[in-house]
Amino acid sequence: MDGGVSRPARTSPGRVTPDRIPQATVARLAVYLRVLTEMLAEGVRTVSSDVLAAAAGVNAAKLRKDLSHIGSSGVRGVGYDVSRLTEQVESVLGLTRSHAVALVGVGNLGHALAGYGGFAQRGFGVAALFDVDPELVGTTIAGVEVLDVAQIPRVCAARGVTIGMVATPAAAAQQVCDAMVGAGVRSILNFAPAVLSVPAGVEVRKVDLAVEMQILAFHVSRRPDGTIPDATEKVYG
Amino acid sequence: MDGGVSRPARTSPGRVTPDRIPQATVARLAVYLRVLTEMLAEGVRTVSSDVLAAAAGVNAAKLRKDLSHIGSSGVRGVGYDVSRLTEQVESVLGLTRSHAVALVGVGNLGHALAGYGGFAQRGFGVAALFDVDPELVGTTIAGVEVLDVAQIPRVCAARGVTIGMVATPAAAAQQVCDAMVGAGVRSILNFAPAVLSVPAGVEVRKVDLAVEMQILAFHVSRRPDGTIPDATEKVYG
DNA sequence: TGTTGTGAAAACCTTCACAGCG
DNA sequence: CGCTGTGAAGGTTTTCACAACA
Repeated sequence: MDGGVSRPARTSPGRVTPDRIPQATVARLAVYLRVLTEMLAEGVRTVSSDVLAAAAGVNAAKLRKDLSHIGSSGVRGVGYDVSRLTEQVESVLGLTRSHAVALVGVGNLGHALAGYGGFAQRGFGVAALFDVDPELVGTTIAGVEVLDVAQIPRVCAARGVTIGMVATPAAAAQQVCDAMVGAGVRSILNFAPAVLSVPAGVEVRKVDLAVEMQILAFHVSRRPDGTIPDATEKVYG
Repeated sequence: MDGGVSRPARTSPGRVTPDRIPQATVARLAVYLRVLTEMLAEGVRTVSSDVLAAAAGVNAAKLRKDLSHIGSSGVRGVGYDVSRLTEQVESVLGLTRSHAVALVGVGNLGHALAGYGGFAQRGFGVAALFDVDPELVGTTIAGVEVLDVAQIPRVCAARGVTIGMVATPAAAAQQVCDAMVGAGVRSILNFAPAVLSVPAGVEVRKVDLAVEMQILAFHVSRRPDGTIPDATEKVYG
């Protein structure tokens, strides 16, 4: 994608397909962005794929291929302009606009999520909080009032919520999800240990602590002794 | 694998390799386990791959292949014995033993994690809590005393911690990680927005809220209108 | 019959290695 | 010279489709 026309590919005659970006790449772009932001704050102007890849914990060739998908333009023999690349990644991830987030379930975990500072930082404003518990409804968390779940359809639609977070018990998750989808929410982050079924066109991602722990448990039990499978140093995001 | 010897493959002459289980499969086994547990509680005795797959939000063929990796034994024309399969999956995931977990950083998120009930439920006991903040050190959360991070090496080793959770700010994460690895911890769940570098043989998994949100943002911005890319109903874990 | 287990094909992702350019 | 961008190779994961079997 070297210098010429930046977004070549299309698939069907009327619809421009901006060179489909692989799922795996999208997930890593978010990681690169964090590293780039840090570098920018430190005053770094230019970075090579080697250095950026190391900081992000990935292979350099993979990073270059990822960037090639977003039509990046590094300079051979030099590297990437940190500032320019940051903007490109932000643009691709849709972070140039802000996103109104609704969080349902302000119990243990939900409360922590509502108070998490990293949100507003990146243009994700907590636009609404919901719960069923009458004890919690009416209270204020991080400056936002907790509303009754019955208000989900009305409030999500009114406040233009684009991303919903489900932090309810498993039993309530599907119902809450349906309410949000009905209100036009198209992207949901699910913390409840339940499978959500949604109509096509709605994106669900899941964060499941129990699953993560069990994957780690698997690896623990594979190495009862102190065997070291490989001698190279590994880096993880 | 049908009926005969259950774990055939080996690779090197002295070391039995129990038929390497793909990463992707391990992650899904944890999901199947949750569904199986629910079914067991409901008194379901037998389940087909179709039904189990639907409940877990995956393709039936994929589920069968996953189960084939753990040497499962369903009955043709009937399905899987829920109770037996549950035990098999638990065994493969290493959940027959309990795991001592240490959590470092009991701020906003860490506090919520410490109080999260789903832990003990599955044999993950919170064996130790740590923080730097003198205000927090000495307090008790969910029945466990918060200790100073300086105690990490001694206490983790003494209490036989096998899984560590890092819920500190990014700047402290690597240091905390090093301390745990030094104490013999081989599996780490990282909530801090930082890349951890660890010696080979240590497994790190990462949960990053900001990354998840940005992936969703990407999908939001790909669908500014109400286009529905595909007509089939989708199910997500 | 109904359902599993599994080869084979397809899709997807990663890594290598180097031409090409600044 | 150093570094990017990428074709090609290699690996992993998903899906298909059907033989085998209770």
